[in-house]
Amino acid sequence: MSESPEQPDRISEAEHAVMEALWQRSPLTAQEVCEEVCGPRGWSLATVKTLLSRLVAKQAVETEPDGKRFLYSPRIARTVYVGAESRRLVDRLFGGRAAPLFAHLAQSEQLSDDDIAEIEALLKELKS
Amino acid sequence: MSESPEQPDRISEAEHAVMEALWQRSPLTAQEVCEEVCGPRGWSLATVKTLLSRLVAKQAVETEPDGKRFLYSPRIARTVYVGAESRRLVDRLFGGRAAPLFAHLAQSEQLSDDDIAEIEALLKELKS
DNA sequence: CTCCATCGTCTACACACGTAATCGACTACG
DNA sequence: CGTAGTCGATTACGTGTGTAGACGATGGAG
Repeated sequence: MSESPEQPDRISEAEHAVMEALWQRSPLTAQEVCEEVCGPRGWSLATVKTLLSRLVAKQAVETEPDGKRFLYSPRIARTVYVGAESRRLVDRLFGGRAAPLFAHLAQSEQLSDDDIAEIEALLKELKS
Repeated sequence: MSESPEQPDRISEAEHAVMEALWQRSPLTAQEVCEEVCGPRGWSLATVKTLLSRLVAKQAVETEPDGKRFLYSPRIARTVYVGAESRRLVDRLFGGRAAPLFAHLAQSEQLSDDDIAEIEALLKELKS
C-alpha cells in the first residue's frame, strides 16, 4: 500500500511558538515572525528561519513567494493542532477519558470560579 | 544560594511508560517492569534498564537493594506528575485557563455522555 | 570452590531539537 | 554597474531521547 497514513510529524515546543504567531496573523515574513517571537523567547532571526524551514518540511506551514522573499502561512488549523495535543494528553494520562482530567483539574484547584461558571454554561448548552 | 529550586527534569514519553508500571505496582525489579512494558512497546530488557537508570538520575524513581538487584519505586506521585503535565498543556494551548480546554473538548465531541454526566456531578459537588 | 546466570553500569549510535553562523543569490540604492 | 544589505538554504553543534549491546561484579547451584 502507498504510504498514505503519513502520520504528520510532531510540532516541537519551539516550533509551536512560531505557529502561534502565524495563527494570530498570516501570512508573515520571517522578519515579521521574528518581531513577534524573538523578543519574548530571546531568539535570533536565524533561529526563526530554521524553525520556519522545519515547519515547512513538516508540512505544517506553507510558503508563497513575494518578490525575493517568502510569506509564511499555517497549513494546519490551530483547532486541529490543539485538538490533537489535547487528545494525546487525555489518552496518555487519563486513559482517553476527559472526565478524569476535569476531575483532576477540579481537585487540584486549577479551576477558578470563572472557569466553573463558564463550564456550567457550556454544559447547559450541550444538553439542549 | 544553594541550587534548591531544582526544576525537576522532564520525564520523557518512554520513561513515562515505565513510571506507569511502577505507579500500578511497586516496588518492582527491572525484570518485572519489563514484563509489564516490554511486550506492548516491543522493547528489550536493556531498554528498560536504561530508562530506569535515567529515571533514577532524574530522581523520579528510587531504588532499594534486594540481594544483588534493585527494587524500583516511584519517588514522585502520579497525581503530581499528571497535574504538572496537565498544567503545561493548559498553559501552552489555552492561556492557562481550563475552561477553554473544556470548551474545546466539548466542541470536538470528545466528551461522551458519561463524561458529561460525571462532570455535572463533580460540578455539583464543587459548589457545595 | 567453580561456573553460570543475572544484575546494574558503561558505552554506543542515530535522530530530534534548540540555537545559531555562514554562504551564495538577488535586489535596490547610489 | 557595482556594492551593501537581505533572503532562504546549508551547515554546525551540543543535548535529550529511543533503543540496545557489552562488560564487570556477584550470588546461587553443584
